[in-house]
Amino acid sequence: MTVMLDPSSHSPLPTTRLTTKQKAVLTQLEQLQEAVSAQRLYTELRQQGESLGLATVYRSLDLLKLRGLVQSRTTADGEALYSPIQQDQHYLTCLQCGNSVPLGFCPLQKMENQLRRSQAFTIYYHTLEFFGVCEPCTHQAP
Amino acid sequence: MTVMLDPSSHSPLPTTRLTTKQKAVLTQLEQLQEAVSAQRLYTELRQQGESLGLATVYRSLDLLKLRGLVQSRTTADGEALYSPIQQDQHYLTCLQCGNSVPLGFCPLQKMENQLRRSQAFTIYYHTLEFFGVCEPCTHQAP
DNA sequence: GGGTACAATGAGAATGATTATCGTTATTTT
DNA sequence: AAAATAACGATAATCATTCTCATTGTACCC
Repeated sequence: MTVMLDPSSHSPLPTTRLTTKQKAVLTQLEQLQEAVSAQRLYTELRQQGESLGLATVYRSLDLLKLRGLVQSRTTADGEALYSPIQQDQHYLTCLQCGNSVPLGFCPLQKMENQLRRSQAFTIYYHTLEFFGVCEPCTHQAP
Repeated sequence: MTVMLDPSSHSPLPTTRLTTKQKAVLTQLEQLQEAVSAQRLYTELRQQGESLGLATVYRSLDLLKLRGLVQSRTTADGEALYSPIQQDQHYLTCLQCGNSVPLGFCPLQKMENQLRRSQAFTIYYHTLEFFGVCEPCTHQAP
């Protein structure tokens, strides 16, 4: 999967160099308020009349991740959920029922900048997820 | 980051109640220094003469997670890696080459306790992972 | 304008980790 | 010890993701 990085800098590229289909994937993702799977993106884009294949959706998402425009997290059953990168959204996930509730804030906001400087590694984004048991589930036998 | 729940409440059971095979899975996991896949655990246990099936490894890991004894993170290619819960180990993962290097510390150590109190959710553990481009990869055209 | 090189795409096959099934074997309860 | 229940193993099924490869699109050069 090709990359096409801007040789002049080490930072994510502008969206300008994206193909039509890649842009379609990105804008669809931006319109949704929640993180979604590749499969669902595919279905929705088709319903809207876009003509593209499932492989292209995956390829586009990989590319967009590489460019730092999209991030993903993985659900308990191994499905990757994608979202535009700007939303610094984290979750509390119940090990028992599997539900995730979003955390209203990011406990790492300040720290990431320090980290950026201290590591020889260009950080694009992070994922953070808390696991445990949610309130309803604590009241019922496992 | 551990949990050690009060046995009088609706909490995970002590390791005492684990079956032989479940214990085998747990102790094998504790002996390894790195996070490993279920498949690898299975292979290694068989090599050591343990007689158990792959399905049992998965079932045991699920159970151990539910009890707060084991945690997992998911690699970029969708494989779950398991580790005993006490090690608060996070990673810097390169989007380009896929390599992960462990971060030497946890930026959340202090915060998690505050969080515990502020949420109606029993936190067992968290996963934190940074994504970006590693030093070597920034120097080569993709 | 035509040609060449290479990137992007689609359809479907292949992969591979995880789950489900189901008959069997332990383990607990009575 | 029988009955009830939980754990187990082997293997089939599932399903998200990746691979293959033939085709199409695009950029660049002559």
